[in-house]
Amino acid sequence: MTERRHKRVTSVDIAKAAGVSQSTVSRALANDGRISEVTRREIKKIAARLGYTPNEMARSLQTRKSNMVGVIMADLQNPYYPAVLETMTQKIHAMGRQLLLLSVPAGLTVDEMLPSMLRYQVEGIVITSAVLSSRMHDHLRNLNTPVVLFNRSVESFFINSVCCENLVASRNVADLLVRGGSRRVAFIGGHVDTSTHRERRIGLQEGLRQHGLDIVSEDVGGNSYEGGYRAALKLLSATPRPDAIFCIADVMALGALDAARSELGLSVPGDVSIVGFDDIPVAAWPAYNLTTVRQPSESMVNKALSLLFEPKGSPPAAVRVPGELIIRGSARLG
Amino acid sequence: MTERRHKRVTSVDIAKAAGVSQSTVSRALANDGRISEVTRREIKKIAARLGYTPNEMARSLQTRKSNMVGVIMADLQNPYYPAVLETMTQKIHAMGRQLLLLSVPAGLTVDEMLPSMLRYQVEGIVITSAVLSSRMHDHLRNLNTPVVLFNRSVESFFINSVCCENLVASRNVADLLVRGGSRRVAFIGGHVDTSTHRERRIGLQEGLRQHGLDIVSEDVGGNSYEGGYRAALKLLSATPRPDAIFCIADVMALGALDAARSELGLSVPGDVSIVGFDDIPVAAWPAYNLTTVRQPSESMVNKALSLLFEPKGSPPAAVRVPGELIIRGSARLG
DNA sequence: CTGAAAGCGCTAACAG
DNA sequence: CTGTTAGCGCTTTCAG
Repeated sequence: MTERRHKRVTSVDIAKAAGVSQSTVSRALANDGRISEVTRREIKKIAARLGYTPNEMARSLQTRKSNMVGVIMADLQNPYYPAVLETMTQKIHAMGRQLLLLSVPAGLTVDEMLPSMLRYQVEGIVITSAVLSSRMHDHLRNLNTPVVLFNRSVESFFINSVCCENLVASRNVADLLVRGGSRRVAFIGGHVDTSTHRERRIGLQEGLRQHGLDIVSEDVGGNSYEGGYRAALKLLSATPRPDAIFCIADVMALGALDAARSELGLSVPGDVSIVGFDDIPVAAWPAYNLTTVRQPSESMVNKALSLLFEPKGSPPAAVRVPGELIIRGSARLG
Repeated sequence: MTERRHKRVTSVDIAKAAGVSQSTVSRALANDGRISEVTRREIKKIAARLGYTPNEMARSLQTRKSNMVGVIMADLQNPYYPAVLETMTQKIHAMGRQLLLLSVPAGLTVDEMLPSMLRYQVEGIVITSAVLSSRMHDHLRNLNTPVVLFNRSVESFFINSVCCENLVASRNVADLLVRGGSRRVAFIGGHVDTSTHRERRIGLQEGLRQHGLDIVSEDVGGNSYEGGYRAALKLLSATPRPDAIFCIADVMALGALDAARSELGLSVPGDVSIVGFDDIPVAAWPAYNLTTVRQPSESMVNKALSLLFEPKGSPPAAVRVPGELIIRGSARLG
């Protein structure tokens, strides 16, 4: 055993073992230019032999750069987000950074979670499915910590965000539905105070109005399966019954689909067309075969991270990526 | 605006503003006992006014305690894990700690990911669905960093782990199947070199042997929907056809179910019973209504975290939590 | 090319 | 109860 127990080996230990100064060790390991190849190699060898692990805390303290990025997820239970999180961790790791994760428990707000991250000097923060008070936003500006909102946009003040082209995509859904023969289109939203809810609702409405129609009834399902199920049950019990439902999240659409089929004995899309949003994996499975709008999570993550690490002083951007209509079997076609 | 831009406020700034020494500030903020209530209150007020955020890097460097725990997830795409991760983040946050997340990309091993976490002086590491080389394990012992394996066990050396009672649970599945009239039971595993695969396979086999039966055919599905689908297709094409399939992960069972129903036109459970493991949310949805074994993720997370923070020197433990058979509609009953 | 020395922001003795 | 001092382990001038 070459390592001593309970005492981590530091650059000083290496310096001693190599008979050089500690700063030389630091330079050698940092691949600093002005150092002889021999010394460097020797030092690296010793470091490896001693099982040296650089202390990033010390490094960060000195360089004022933690190399950590904070990620706050409000809705990990929504099957759309695991994939987002997975690509985030991998990209962040590939950039040589670490990811500090926080998930917002029901009843708490992002504002309350943020300070604990800030203590760790994160270099940037991405917030998914949630927003920030403008007070907190100001605070972050002072700290010079960039933020980007993922899947939420805010109009009241300038802040980075990356979202799907919700308006366009939802208008396309309206077109699809109407072309498929639907005339009584209902809407199941998530939470009324979110931008995704508002934008997708407006998009649908605008699209319908182009055809002289409007949303006939609506409800919210809180972006959960159960919520979608309940909302669909309610909307589909009305007379006359809607002949289509647009849900702003696949997971709600699946709930709606099950409510229609299993509980009400309706045929989908025969009696009612159902369209979702996200294109989560389950949507493609034959038991559901859900027509939906795909949100390109990978490219959204890429945009989000590059926004985060843009040169300081860049003006905040509201990036929009197009959503792709994925035609499957849950909506009638023209 | 009370805060200066681009320069974070430190305890020294507060000390100056309050006309006390920096260590007094430190004590006041740490709620150290021997300090007058007046000073403390005054200092806290100033800290709040200046928008002070303690620098955890500096703190950690001094105390040699980072308050961060590392979590390595190998299989975030498996719908069982998001819930696990969510409860982990929340518990860890509730303990006043932070969670450093790493996900293992295909082709990489945990061994390769670990060093980057270690630099951050994590206090402990939870590894889900993956194992550790014994070399790495030794290294962690030297660093005195506790590890716990979540959903994987290892027999070759002593290490903390928390798993489901795989053997018992799988034996119960065998009983259920046989009582339901099945005689030709097939098995779909994940990866042959994992403990969950082996244990659940043996459990099933033992259970069947009690009834004078054995596993009639088997395949692996890599713990993915597509893998389960393909494996089921293959197994169900044999003559004579299996009359039951036990899948070691719900997500594969759902694939198997769709393969049986949608592609082969079989009735489940009429022609073939299908049982999964995990009890992910989708399993309960009417379109699948999957009979399965519930892994109690919350209590598993609790055990894992308490194992991690057990007093130093406690002997490693292999915690087993019971799995609960959830009877739904995808397996025939006696 | 290498060493000495300062210091990042904090905690923790040690004095008083 | 409070101030002084000495580091934690590293990077980074500044000399040489």
